[in-house]
This record gives sequence, C-alpha cells and structure tokens, in this order.
Amino acid sequence: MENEKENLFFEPHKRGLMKTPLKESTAANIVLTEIQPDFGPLTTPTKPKEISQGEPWTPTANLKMLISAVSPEIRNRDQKRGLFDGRNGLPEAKDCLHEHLSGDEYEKSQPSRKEKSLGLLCHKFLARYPNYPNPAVNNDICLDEVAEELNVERRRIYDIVNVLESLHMVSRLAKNRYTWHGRHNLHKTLGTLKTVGEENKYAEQIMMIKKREYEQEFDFSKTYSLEDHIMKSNSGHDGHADMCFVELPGVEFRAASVNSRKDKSLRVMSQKFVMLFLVSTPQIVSLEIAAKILIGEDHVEDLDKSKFKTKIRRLYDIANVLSSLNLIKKVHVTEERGRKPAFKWTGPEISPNPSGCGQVLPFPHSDLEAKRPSKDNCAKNLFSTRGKPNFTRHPSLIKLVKSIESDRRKINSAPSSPVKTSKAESTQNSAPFPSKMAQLAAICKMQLEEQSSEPSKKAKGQQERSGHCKPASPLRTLANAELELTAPPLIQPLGVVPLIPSPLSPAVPVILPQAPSGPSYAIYLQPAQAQTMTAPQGLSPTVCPAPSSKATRSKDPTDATTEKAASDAKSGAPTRPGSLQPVPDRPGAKNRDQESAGERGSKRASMLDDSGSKKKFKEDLKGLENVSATLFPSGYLIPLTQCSSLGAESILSSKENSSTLSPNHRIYSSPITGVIPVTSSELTAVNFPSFHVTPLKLMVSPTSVAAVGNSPALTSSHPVPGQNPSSAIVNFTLQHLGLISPSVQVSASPGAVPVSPRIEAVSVVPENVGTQQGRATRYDSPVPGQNQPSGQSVAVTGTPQPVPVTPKGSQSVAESFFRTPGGPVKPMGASCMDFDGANKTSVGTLFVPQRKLEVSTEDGH
DNA sequence: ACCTCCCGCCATGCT
DNA sequence: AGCATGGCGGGAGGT
Repeated sequence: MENEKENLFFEPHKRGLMKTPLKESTAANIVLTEIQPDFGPLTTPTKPKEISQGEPWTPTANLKMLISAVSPEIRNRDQKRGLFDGRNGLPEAKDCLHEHLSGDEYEKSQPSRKEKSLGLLCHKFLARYPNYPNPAVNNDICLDEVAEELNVERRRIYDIVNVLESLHMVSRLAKNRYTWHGRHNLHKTLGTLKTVGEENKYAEQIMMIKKREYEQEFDFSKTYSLEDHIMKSNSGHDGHADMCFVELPGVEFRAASVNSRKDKSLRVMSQKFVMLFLVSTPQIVSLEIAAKILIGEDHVEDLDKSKFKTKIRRLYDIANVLSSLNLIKKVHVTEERGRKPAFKWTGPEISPNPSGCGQVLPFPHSDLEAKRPSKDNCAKNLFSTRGKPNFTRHPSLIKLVKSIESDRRKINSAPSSPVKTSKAESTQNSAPFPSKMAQLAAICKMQLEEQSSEPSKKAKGQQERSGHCKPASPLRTLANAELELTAPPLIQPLGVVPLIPSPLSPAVPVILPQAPSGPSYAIYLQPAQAQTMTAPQGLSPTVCPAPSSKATRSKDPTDATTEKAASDAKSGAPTRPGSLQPVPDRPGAKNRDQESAGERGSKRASMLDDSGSKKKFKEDLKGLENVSATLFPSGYLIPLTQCSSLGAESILSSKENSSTLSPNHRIYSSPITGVIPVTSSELTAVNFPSFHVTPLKLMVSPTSVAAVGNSPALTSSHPVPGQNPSSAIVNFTLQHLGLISPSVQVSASPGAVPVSPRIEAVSVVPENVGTQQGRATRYDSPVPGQNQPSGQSVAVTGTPQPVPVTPKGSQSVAESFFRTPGGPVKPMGASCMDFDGANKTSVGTLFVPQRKLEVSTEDGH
C-alpha cells in the first residue's frame, strides 16, 4: 500500500511507471496487469468497460469490506470482478456472471444508472490525482488507461477531461495523453474566466434574460424585443470573444490547438458556464438561463427547442463535472413560474484578475500584466516572469499555435504512445482502485467514524496523502515535503493544529499531531468533497442541519453553518489534499518546461494581445488590490498556528466566497452550498431582473440556513471533531466574519425564515448534488492505509462528519498563500488574489424583482 | 410527466 | 484509411 500511496501522491501518472511497485501490493493487481495486456488496445479501446471490470478492485480486502458495506452494488461489483480476475476473457467472465447470478441478481449487479453517472465517474477520476500535484513529477494522464481503470468508455473520459481542461486542471499533452495540473491553476483560471465573463457582460445578459422572462410572463410582445436585444448585444461584441477558448498561461494551448476543431464545444461551454457563475451576484445560475446565454452567443436568433434541449444536456454534463470539483452545487430556484434547476457556485470567490498572482505561469507576459493592477504587479514583483496573462484565444492565433503545438506534439507524442504505457500502467490499476477503494472506504469510514474523535489524525494522514505527498516515501521531494507540511497546518482546524509553525518551514516534519478535533480532517478535505462524501451516504452533514446544529441551535444560522460547512467541504474536498497545502510548487513547472516554455511564452504573448481587451481587469484589480491588502497583507501571514490559521481561514474563506463583492455579498458568497444570499439586493439583482425593487423575503430552508452558517472559519475554528461546532459559535463566528449577516439567522424549522427585509420569499432548499457519493476522496483515498488504518486514512477524506467545516476559502487561501511559485514566500500575490472581489458587483443590483425567488438546494436526490 | 443524463452513433479532423 | 475526438440527441432511469 505504501508504495501505491507514494506513487499516487507523487505523480498520478507515474503510477504507470510506478506500477511495478504497485503490483506488489496486490496480487490482484498483477493479475489485472497481465490481463490487460491481452486486451491490447493499442488504439483506443472502444469499450474499456469490460477490461475495467476485471481490474479495478484489487484493493485490500479491508477496503472491499468497507465498500461492500457501503453499497450492495459495489459488493456486486466485487463479486463480478472476482469472477473476472481469474479470467482472461472478459466476455467469458461476464457469461459466468450471468450464469451465476439469477436474472435479477445479474441486473442488480449491473451498475445502476447512477453508478454510471458522470459525476461519480468524475469523482473517481479526480480521486486518482492530487489536487495539487507536485509539478516536479510528471502527472501524465493516459486516457485509455483511465478509461480502463474506471471502466468507462473513453467517450466519457473526454467529457470529463474537456471540462477539466476548460479549467486548466489538465492540459493536453499528446494524443491520448493529458497532463494533470490539479488545482494549481484553478484560481487563476477562474480569475481569468471571471474577467472574460465580465467583459462579455454575462451578468448583464443574465439580467436581461431574467428581465425578459419576467416581462414575458405578463407581456409577450415585449419578450421578443428584449430577447433580441439581449441576444444581439451578446452576439455582437461578445460573440466573438465568447467563441474562443480562454487559455491560461501555463496550461492551455495544446488543447485548443489540438481541438481547434470546435471552439465551441464542451470546453468552451464549460468556461462560459463558469463565467456565468463568476459574474452573477448570487452566483446561482439556472440551466435555462445558462443555456439561453450560451445559445445566444452562438446563434442569437433561434432558440430552437432542440437546440435548447441539447444545450441543457451538455450543461448537465458540465455541471456534473463541476459539481464533482465542488465548484458548484445543484439547487433549485423557485420563481413564480415554478421551480427551475439551477446551480450555485460553491467554489472560491475569485477576483476578476487572473488570479494567479504568483501562480503558476512563469511566462512573462505582457499585456495582461501590464493591465493588471496591483495584483499582477505583486505577482510580477514577486515573480518576475510569472504573471501570466489570460487571454482568450483568438481564432487567428490558433493556427499559429497549432503549428507550434503540432511540432511540440510530435515530439511529445512520439514517446507517448499511450497504449503501451497504459497497459504498463494498468498495473496502476492497483492504484486507481485503491483510490476508488479509498473513496469508498472513506465514505464508509466517514460514516462509521463520523463521530469518532480522531478526525484530526485522519485528516493529517489524509492530508499527507492527499497532498500527494506520500508520507513516508523516500521519494518525496522537498517540495512535496513542504507541501505536505504546509498544507496540514493550513488545513487543520484552528484549534487542532499544531505543528508546523509555518508553512514556510519546509523542513518541518509533516506529521501533525492529530488533535482529536474532527475539524482537522475537514481541513484536509475540502469542504465540498467532504460533503460529497457524506451526502451520498445520507450522512450529509450538510443536509442535516439539525444534527449539526444541535450544539447550539440558538440560531438557525448554525444549521446553516453546518450546511455550509458541508458544502464548503464539498467544494473544498476536491482540493482537500492540496487545498490547504501550501504548495510551493510551481505548478506544472515541469510540464511547462517540457513543453518549451519559450513557445508558450511567445504564444501567449500573442495571445495576450488578443486578450488584451481586458481593461476591466485593471479596474477590478484595483479594487481587489485594495481589498486584498486590507484583508491580508501577505500570504505569509498564514502561519499556520492554530489561531492564525483560523483567522486566516475565516478571512480567506469569507473573502473567497463573498469575494470582492460588497459586504452583502459576502454573506451570500459564503461557500455554503445551500446558502442563499441573504442580501436581498444581490439575489434580487441576479435572479430577478425585474425592475421593481421590492423587498423580498428570503425563505431559507433549515438546511440552507445551516449552510449559511457554515463558514470556513467555523470549521477551522471548531476543533471539535466531527460534530458541528455549536451553532451559536458558528453563528457568532460567521457573523463576526461577516459571512453571515446577523439578521440572517437561520431557523431550524424547515419552513423558511425571512432573512432580510427585502427579500420576501426566497426559500432555499439544499439539494445535494447527485454525485456526492463518490466524491470523497481523491488521491488520498487510494492509499488505504499506510500508516493509518486504512479506514482511517480513508475516513479523512470522506469524513462524513456533518460539520467539517472546512471553509472553501481556506482552501483557496491556502492555495494562494502557499502557492508561491518559487517557494514558500509569496505573500503578496496570494493575498491579492484571494481578495478581490469587492469591487465588482453587481450589475444585478439594478433590478430588484418583486418576485420571490426561492433557491433550494437539493439534498441528495 | 418531467428531470437527468447515459449511451453510443457518427461527424470531424489529425496522422 | 485509421484512429482520436467529441457533437449530438434518442431514449431510458429516477423521482
């Protein structure tokens, strides 16, 4: 197991390389490996499924047990696998299954549709890689391999990868090969997307559409005009930009070039979709609106139903992936008309600028930087070369890029012939499975241990793992070590943590004392994930406000808090491992290097021009700068001391979520999934285009409320293990932080509680994301148990605890702070990045709808 | 009956 | 031509 862990942590892709060691771990793995070769899908195997079945579950019996416990379905799978294991011919195996199992049984054994969901698949996928991979290692992803390991058709992997690519979490390296960047670039990417979104006036478009709709309700004639209006406007200036794929500095190109094909595609749609969240005040976007806007861009004119339908389908695909990343959460917005599916942004708040202050990209750039105000400057100063500008790729540029890339690819691809590797890697299977196992285990663990007192330990363990650092592995590089070290501190709950004085000190041994406090784990895991994990089980910390709140329910907010925490956890979860970690790494440095920085730089430079349009950034940035400065002078701040960490987290979290927006926003912004923006203005603005300003009532379901309450701070603050922090505390904290408005308190009762005067009736019902289940662990999970009992480690990830309050912000914060490109030091940039948002805001404010808006989060289905 | 969205056909475009 | 990508929408599972 250890080996596996190491491998996993270090470099996911490496696993393939590492495989050998992995194999050792389990005989089964070996078998799989051997078997796989037979398949010999040099080309892309059409149906990995078969293959996969055999492979995946090699993991330890313990894990299996856990998993089985978790789900009967899983159990069935295992059974199947067992059958397969022996076999060389998959078909035969299947037959056997059929024979052995009665029709019903067989059917049962068949994974249900849910099990095949893209969200779950994405979770599995994500579990294979660390949120913050060590750049030094090559984190290559072989699509074939992954498809096999996950037992899905490659087509599905493309869906996931395309979305991840849109976020620059992966980049195409060559045919069949992608490089995993994890979340290193995420913040930056989001910043860029936000900027682009602003440029495109998405917020305005949203408002227009809403307005239009609103009007339509009573007046058809108007509708059209409005629509046309909107559409035109959109298509007009923005249209062009929209079509382009927004690239990030370090990561992007290949994909685009490769895919020059259709820039609209899932990738672009994904980016646009994300932009909508980033620019809208409430950060809640309904599918309907998103689809309209996306269609509008392409073809304003026809809102053809079929087209709309197709768009919606795609959006679901994208949403599933984003949900798995804990960036969004499914909610329902209820308006007069009825209830509409929508998604709420649960990711970090982002400043308009390319966030990456010191981030990742080393390439110098120009325009963007120049434009960028302080943030960028900060980044620049800190890292001269680094600030990468973001830009939208211009079609014209694409060709150039392509040629360049093609050359590069040729080079890259040659070596890569994926197939073989994959097989070889197949060995990895062990790894992958472990991850799965880990996830499952994590879930189980969470359930079992929710209440266990040791969360902190687990967390630590997980953290390390998650961090992709392999705990004991000799392999670790300093960087990793640093990461690990830093990460934990950040992550850990305020109270809990100990140790490492500062993230900066890399030398410090990673092991954190695991305090009994539960929260610690929360830290590791990003809230979002945590949630996810839980949710599936029904544990849903988030969901159940009541339990969490028990401590003190004095205010509903508490409950809300819980939810939030959960949601946060979810959101954070993906990141968990790394999220907190301060990864000093320079993301992708390696990869980049491989790619030829020079090319990129040049490309980018050219790109910059294109992107150059973003003057907005500057403005935004300015605002952000101020904010950031105010909030956190420097990333350094973050000595992980408990106290400090808490403060930082809270702050950060609040920042992120609320982002730049006005104070009001903060409240809303809270990562909490269900949370509804308390502030009436924001909500109204976004949601309701209506011009009339009317006070709205916010109806918050308990859950949602709970969510509100959850603030990262809380999480961090509460050392208490799994249990939710007392609601009172939470409330206090939140309020204190500004996450929640005092007025907002949430009531436990299911009924909605009027929050702000303005809001008349907004009810939020938390829905859990469908995928929640699998999410839990990522990378960490895979390794069941090195040091810790397998279960524990897993648990960390998945801790179901309801309240793990990891603040989203914490994650982001951590990232920003730690991420110093060069090293530990990167104060300014990070800080800058995180806090931005204040300035922007709100177009939406304009309209205050009289309508009532209800936002409900779905609990797990 | 509606919401989701899996599944896989088949177009597209690179090699 | 062969293969990698991925657009697309039928249609089915879930609720």
